[in-house]
Amino acid sequence: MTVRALRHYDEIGLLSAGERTGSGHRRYTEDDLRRLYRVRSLRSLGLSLEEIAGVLAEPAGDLAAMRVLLTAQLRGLEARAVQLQQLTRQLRGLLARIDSASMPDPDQFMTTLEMISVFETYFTPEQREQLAQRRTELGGTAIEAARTEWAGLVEELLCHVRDETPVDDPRVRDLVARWDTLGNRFHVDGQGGERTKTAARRMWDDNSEEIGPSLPWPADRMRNLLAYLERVRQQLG
Amino acid sequence: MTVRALRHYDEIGLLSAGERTGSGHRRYTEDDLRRLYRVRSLRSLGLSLEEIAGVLAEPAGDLAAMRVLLTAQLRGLEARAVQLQQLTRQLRGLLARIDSASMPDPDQFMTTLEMISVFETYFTPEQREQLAQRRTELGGTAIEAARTEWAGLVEELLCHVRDETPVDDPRVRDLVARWDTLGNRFHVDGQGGERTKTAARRMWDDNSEEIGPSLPWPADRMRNLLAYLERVRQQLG
DNA sequence: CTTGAACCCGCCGTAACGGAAGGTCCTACC
DNA sequence: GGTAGGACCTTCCGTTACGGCGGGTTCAAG
Repeated sequence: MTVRALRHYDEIGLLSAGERTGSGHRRYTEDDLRRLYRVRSLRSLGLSLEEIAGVLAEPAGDLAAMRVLLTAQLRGLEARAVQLQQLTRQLRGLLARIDSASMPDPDQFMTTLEMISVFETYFTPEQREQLAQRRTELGGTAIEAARTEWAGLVEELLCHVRDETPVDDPRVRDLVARWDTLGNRFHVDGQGGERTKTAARRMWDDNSEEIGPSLPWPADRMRNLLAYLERVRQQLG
Repeated sequence: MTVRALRHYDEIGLLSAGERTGSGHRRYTEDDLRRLYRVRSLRSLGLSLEEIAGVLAEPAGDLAAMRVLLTAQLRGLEARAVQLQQLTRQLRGLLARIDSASMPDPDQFMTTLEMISVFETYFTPEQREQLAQRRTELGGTAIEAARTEWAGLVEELLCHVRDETPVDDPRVRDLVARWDTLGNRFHVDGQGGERTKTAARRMWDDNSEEIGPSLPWPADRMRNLLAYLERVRQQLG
């Protein structure tokens, strides 16, 4: 407890010293001290100063109001615990990939980072949950291998996009076949009554329908890549 | 992603639009978009914008620096997970006590809140960890009963302090005996080479040695209570 | 009587943006 | 070709729970 915090509580009217000495120094009474104890304990439970002021303003000890607040607080904590677990899982996976010899290439790792962002943007939390469940089913090593393969495929395909490799080139056909094989393992349900889509297909749709009009640039890189994929698929029939 | 966030990244120099139109509108290039994806994914991993600027400033993809950052992040998450669990336990305990019929009295609940604050102030985290371990050993219901009894004892004793009940009164002797019996179940080790102390004894010492001089008021309520306890104990011999 | 510590007040800063005010620009429609 | 409505621009203020600094006053001990 710092004296600065006491001054802050005074400023916002949460806890003012009951008396002042002749020279202006704050003199806290016993009641102030008890109020301070309550404030501190409620803060240690994670309530905001505003919420604390609310419950302490009630006529001496409204347990009903307190119960509502603490219940909400508990729910919030549980939600954060879930997020925290997911984050921990993700961090562990990334670190394992950095440490393993399978990811010595910084560029590939950066591509992975970009894909993480794309995933979080274009999939709903439910779909990501579904994907997470699929991941646990497939096992850690399998999914890590798939991720690495995917990042590699993205890099290779982008080279072909840049070089304008014709879509009937056997190398490209092979790459796209591997892309689809990989993607088919990660079907997710679309929103509402939509048909099941692969990850790539859903990214493509959302890319053209949502990102396109709302920002002045088209998401060129991904758009080009996915359009290229489409053309190759049409060639494949 | 809001346009406001993009402007913020521009302001702090994390991500500026590569070009501007003649009228001053920001035009983001493909490279800007890739950088944005990296920024977003690193932020979703919990890194601060400053840290992100740091790793992205390195010559294209320094995996070693990234590894250090992500490892630190993981450690932080694990620490927060522990705190979060403790908080959840505490909140559940309090809510159970509000809901149970054993705590219908708002005043007693407020006293409990004050005691929480005192505990967190006067015990080191290690000691509180020790107490938590003791709690798990004793089981949930036993410890809840003890807490309720303790809050009741505090209230009753404070009445006697206020009324200046003589220390050889049988009612007071009985209360203090119960206090000590309760307290003896919660011995904690003192700091450094100190002898083992009971919770009450340690509170008393810290109360007079630390709180007293640093604040203009003595912690009257607790001091009076504990001094009274001491006097009764001396009477008991 | 001095001196060092503790207090007073007021102001600025934090992280990562959100929001409003007031003005410019772009595009679609009539 | 004018206009309407949306999207964009800059600048400034606000958020949480305090921390820190500067300049001035007060207090208790030696």
